[in-house]
Amino acid sequence: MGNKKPATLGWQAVRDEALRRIRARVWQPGDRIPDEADLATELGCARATVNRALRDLAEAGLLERRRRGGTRVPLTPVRKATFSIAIIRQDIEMRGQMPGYRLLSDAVQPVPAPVRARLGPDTPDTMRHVVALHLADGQPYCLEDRWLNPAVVAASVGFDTFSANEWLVQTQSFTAGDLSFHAVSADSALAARLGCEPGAALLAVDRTTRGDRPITAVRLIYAPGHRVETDL
Amino acid sequence: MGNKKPATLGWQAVRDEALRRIRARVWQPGDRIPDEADLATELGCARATVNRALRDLAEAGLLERRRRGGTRVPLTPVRKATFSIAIIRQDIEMRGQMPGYRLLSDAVQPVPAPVRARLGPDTPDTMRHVVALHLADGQPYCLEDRWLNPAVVAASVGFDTFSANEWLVQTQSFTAGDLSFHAVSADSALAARLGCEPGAALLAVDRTTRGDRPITAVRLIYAPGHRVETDL
DNA sequence: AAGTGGTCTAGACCACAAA
DNA sequence: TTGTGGTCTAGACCACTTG
Repeated sequence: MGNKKPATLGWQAVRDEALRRIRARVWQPGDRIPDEADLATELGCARATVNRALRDLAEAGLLERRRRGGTRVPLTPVRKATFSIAIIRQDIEMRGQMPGYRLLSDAVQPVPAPVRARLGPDTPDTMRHVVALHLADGQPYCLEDRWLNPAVVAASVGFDTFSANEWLVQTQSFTAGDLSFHAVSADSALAARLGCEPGAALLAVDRTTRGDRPITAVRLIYAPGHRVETDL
Repeated sequence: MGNKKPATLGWQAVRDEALRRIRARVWQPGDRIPDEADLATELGCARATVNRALRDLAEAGLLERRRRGGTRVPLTPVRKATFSIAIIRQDIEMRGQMPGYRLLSDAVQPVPAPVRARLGPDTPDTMRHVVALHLADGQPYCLEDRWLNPAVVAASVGFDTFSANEWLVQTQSFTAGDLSFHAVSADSALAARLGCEPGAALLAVDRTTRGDRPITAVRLIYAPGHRVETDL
């Protein structure tokens, strides 16, 4: 008999089998796939195991599940990429380089409109504006330009020797936020701080963090050539 | 009795309670938290429910779990950001714009070293090189510069009217890949194609895809000002 | 109204790593 | 060795949503 032994030894095996059927077009895009109960019977395991497997595939975007509607293979699978957001100092250490930090400015200032737009309507009129440079092996690595809600960060907390990055991650909880990548061209001030040519293309990451109220908005601008990478 | 009613109605409630304890420093960074079994008893639910909740938090980077080692609150929580990788045409449609597509070139060419490096050592010497422009409301949106393994894509498949992007996502399976963001400066050729000033800073996304063998490497270069966004 | 996924339970066994 | 998370099971009830 040419039958494969199901060898269903776990939910991963069930997931792999389902993945095989999707890729082999046994289950075609748009198709409804069998019930969890049917699959459990067919594969010789409990329904909970099938559920675990299919839920995993759904989280990865390879299946769409709806109550009563059943499970379907999406016409256009949506892949998901996950990035780890670590402390900058750790990033540098993981590259095998020596981290450094230099505070450039720290003052309470009126919040520019774009920052206010990112943080939401309940943003204070003035916030604490901290600009700092991160170094890797003594070379500029990234410029941190941050706005902090004074109602959240006591003015007594100084960021002379360590990044607000680290303070926040260990002190503040948050429930919401967003993150975006874009490219910026180095103006002369930026070029001077990062030690690159004016006009160089730089990768920028914007991040905002909110709890009950706005906490912080930060823009990280990396030295030329920097990449943010992930596996799929 | 001042005891809170646990009201443990599901694993989400357990997760929220755990989250509350983390944020309230009831469980401090570095601490080991109670057993699943103990928590189950305390919260009045089954261990599987606690497991589900803690696994969820661990996936989000807010807990670290190890067999025999127990569950701990990490000293430095690692936030994870997830991006959806959709078909470019869908991206444009979701922005409420009219998608367009123009094939610029399609030829078998020697593979440049950087592309080979990204795809792995078993990369063919020559691959199919497809360059196309995506349009949004008639304006350049992004340039797609793609290398395809001829052993995977029949030469008879033409990309005159639709992007290789769409063909691949619906036809090819893959098991591994990676993705990275960086910034590039527009040279004159790029500027002409994207209709921007030479020297403009552009966001670029590199993606590679492998199955048993290399499948494709693509670089997407977006028009100026483009952002890739996600919620946290 | 009825079918399907979502979840809970109680108990069990296993795999791994720390003591 | 032993404690802890990882997972499976069989059955049950519930929630959502589609017909």
